[in-house]
Amino acid sequence: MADEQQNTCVDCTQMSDCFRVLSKEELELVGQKMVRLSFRKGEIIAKQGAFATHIMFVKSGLVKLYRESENDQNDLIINIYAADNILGLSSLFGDSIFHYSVAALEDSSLCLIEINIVRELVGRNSDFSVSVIKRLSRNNLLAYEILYAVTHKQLNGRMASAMIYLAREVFESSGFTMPLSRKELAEFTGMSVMSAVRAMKDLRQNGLIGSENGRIEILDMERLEQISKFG
Amino acid sequence: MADEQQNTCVDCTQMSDCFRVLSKEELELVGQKMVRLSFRKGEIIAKQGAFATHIMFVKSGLVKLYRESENDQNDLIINIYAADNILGLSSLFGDSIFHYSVAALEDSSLCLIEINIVRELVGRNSDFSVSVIKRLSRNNLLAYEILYAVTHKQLNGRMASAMIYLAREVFESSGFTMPLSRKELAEFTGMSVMSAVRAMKDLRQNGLIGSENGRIEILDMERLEQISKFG
DNA sequence: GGAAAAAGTTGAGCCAGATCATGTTTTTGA
DNA sequence: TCAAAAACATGATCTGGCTCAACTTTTTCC
Repeated sequence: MADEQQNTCVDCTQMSDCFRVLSKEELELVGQKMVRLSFRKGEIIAKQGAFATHIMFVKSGLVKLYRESENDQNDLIINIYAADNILGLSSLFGDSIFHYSVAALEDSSLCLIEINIVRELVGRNSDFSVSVIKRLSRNNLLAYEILYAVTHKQLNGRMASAMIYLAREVFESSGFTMPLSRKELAEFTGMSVMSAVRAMKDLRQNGLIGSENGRIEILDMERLEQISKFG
Repeated sequence: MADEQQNTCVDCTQMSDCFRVLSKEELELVGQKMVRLSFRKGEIIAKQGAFATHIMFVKSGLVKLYRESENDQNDLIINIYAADNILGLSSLFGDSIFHYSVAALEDSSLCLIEINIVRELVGRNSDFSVSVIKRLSRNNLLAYEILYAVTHKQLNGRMASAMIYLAREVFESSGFTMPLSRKELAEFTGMSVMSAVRAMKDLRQNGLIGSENGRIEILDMERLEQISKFG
């Protein structure tokens, strides 16, 4: 964690649509209660159990949101977020404790915004609160989707779903550099590391995805979706 | 589905805290765009894939929110809601399609409120939108909790978690009449019917819960929580 | 009120996926 | 630059939980 810098926000060129609805005055308010931080790959951005004092806007990079395991050291990766996403919204009005951790998957830059100012914005700017509700809703439906996958699909189907999700939702491209280690891939799909390796091997051998030194290419989306649905 | 009746809302004695923040004028507006319906046990209240034209307030009774399976006939029960809960909020601002079904677990009475008026309320009453955000956040965190349970705990642990959840969150009492069939219990905990039966048998035989003709009693909450955590 | 249907129970066997063991490749850092 | 550590890969074995099968109990509805 380094490279701290105050930011005015008003003249920020890469702000989220969430903040685009704010007035100039409100943006200045945010700027005063905001700090921009750089995180190296692997660094923890928010710790499960800690006080939720801020929300996190991903300015650049890639982060994972995950739940830590109380027994073993197998976490559960709930979601992957690229730039332009906001994390921590589900802790806005609850017990003010993070019920998940967030860590950088690659070198990332985030804006941490004090939670009080965000609460205030929800109160005074209805466009902003609509935006918050939209994001929470999306996360909700996605969680249901994953829950269904984990309970009803088997290994290859879950891995296929994960590949499709990464391509479509995270990278918005049929090819991408795999940001997850095998262990993380296992934690994302709810299987053991060995099973994750085998599932990836299967998809590759059947010509569904290409995989060369860390670069993933979706080769046959149609069949991949078939497996994702019925595997 | 029967017993349709228009309702003024203004003089409703059992409204949700969500609506308590509305002005008299806003409540009248809701009343005009609302209809109260009775559902018999088993009846479907909202159908996955249908247009989301309304949100649902549970006035009395008990309902399940579940995802239908595309292949077999094993659904996934995501949550159980007693009176005073609102369902359908995660479809407020998305593609306007229900991504889940809702059905009555026992005879229930619900107020169906047009989604447009709810959207409008979010826009003009910030206390209302805070209330919506709170509910969405709770659902979010709960989904993460369940996701963790399904991937990291085994049969008895998941069943113990389900019993604790029903007692604490749904019925707010250590004793309750089991509203779920064995099949539904299996769909709620992500296991087969036979495994659900065995898990319940296990909990009963070990003196953790009492179970006589449909009545569940939590006998040893401490040990039950142990199993829920490490089982 | 009684037959048919649905729900619940229990044991036996099987299989998907976890674990174990072992070797290879890549990354890290002194 | 090179050795130690971490990540990756793969075959062998084991097991938790699913499926199958057979039976009992409860509910449904003519």
